[in-house]
Amino acid sequence: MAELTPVTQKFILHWGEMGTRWGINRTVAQIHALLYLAARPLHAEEIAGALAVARSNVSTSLRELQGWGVIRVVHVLGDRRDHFESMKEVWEMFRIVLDERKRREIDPTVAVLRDCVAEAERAGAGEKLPRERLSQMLEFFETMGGWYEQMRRLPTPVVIKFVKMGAKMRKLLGIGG
Amino acid sequence: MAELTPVTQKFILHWGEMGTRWGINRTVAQIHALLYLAARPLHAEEIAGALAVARSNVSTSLRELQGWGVIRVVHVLGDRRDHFESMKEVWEMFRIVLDERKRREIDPTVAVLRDCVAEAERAGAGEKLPRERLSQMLEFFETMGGWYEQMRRLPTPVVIKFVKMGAKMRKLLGIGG
DNA sequence: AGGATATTTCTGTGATCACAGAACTTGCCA
DNA sequence: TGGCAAGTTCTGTGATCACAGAAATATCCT
Repeated sequence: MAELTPVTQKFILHWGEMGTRWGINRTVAQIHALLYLAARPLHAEEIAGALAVARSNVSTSLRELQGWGVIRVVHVLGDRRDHFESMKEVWEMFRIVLDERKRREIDPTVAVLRDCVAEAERAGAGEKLPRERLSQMLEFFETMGGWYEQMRRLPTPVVIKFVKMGAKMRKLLGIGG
Repeated sequence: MAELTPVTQKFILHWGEMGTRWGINRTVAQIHALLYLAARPLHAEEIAGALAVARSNVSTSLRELQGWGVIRVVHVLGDRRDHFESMKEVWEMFRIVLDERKRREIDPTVAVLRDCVAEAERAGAGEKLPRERLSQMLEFFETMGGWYEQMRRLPTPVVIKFVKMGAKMRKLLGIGG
């Protein structure tokens, strides 16, 4: 890996910063950014060199990125080191991240909410108010989850078209902004 | 504030946990959960007691929640203490949180991406590949941002109807799942 | 003005997280 | 089967974050 250009550096630093804001380890996000911009798959040593972090750190971060499903191992002929490349399709990439966050965080939240509502029902009148509030929140998550499940099944180009249609839909529904 | 019921406790603990996963301080998220379920506005002392945290901690957390715009101060006649209540409209509440995150994180990201693309253009052929990749990401954020801007202007009931229509839209567009 | 209560800001400590370097494991090749 | 390179896991340290308690400030009431 050659020295990083200023543009690449700027993006990597910002992406790392954004990561931390969304609960992603900074190094993990930086490696992701690096691989996203890299012209070819990189091996651990190159990544460690480019970002000036320890190889052990790179190793665990790569594993985590694989867990998210946004990078993958590739092999180069005549080189037994693992090389890594990021997905390049941005829409697809974010879909995967959303899927994963839904699975890890939203689905468990829905489960907890269902539990809470059920328990509140058993508890009777004393829990009426919390039960209603929790039901409202549960309904929100379920509705959004259902919508997302539909969207995520559409082929990416359709979703893109869909999103770009956004402005028109407003008129379509006859609602003034 | 009376002792928390098991249901309330469960939700508060989970909400706190979710907070940390999304870059929100645990206590902040817990207070939010508590106020969301509370039958009436609570003052700092009650909150501190219910969650068993220091009042100073409550003070700063309440300030942060006000910064997000999801709680507000109310006053009770004959009591000079500040009381706090959470928004109760779930859809509205999440819209506010999304607005805020967009403002704090997405908009700056778009700005950085624009910078990077511009700089890459100036740099010429050497930066062709990163420029293309960054442009793709920029376009993604801009498209999604534009879509969101439209959606957020719609009255909440319309958005709800919209989201619930999700499944039908698929057929409407003539796409099989 | 003085005292009581409410609230915020400051400060030190404890907990958690991030990470480098070392130790260890795996797999290939001679 | 010994040796080397790649990769992973372990361990200790430093940095960051969260938070309690203290100190300071503000507000109201008499």
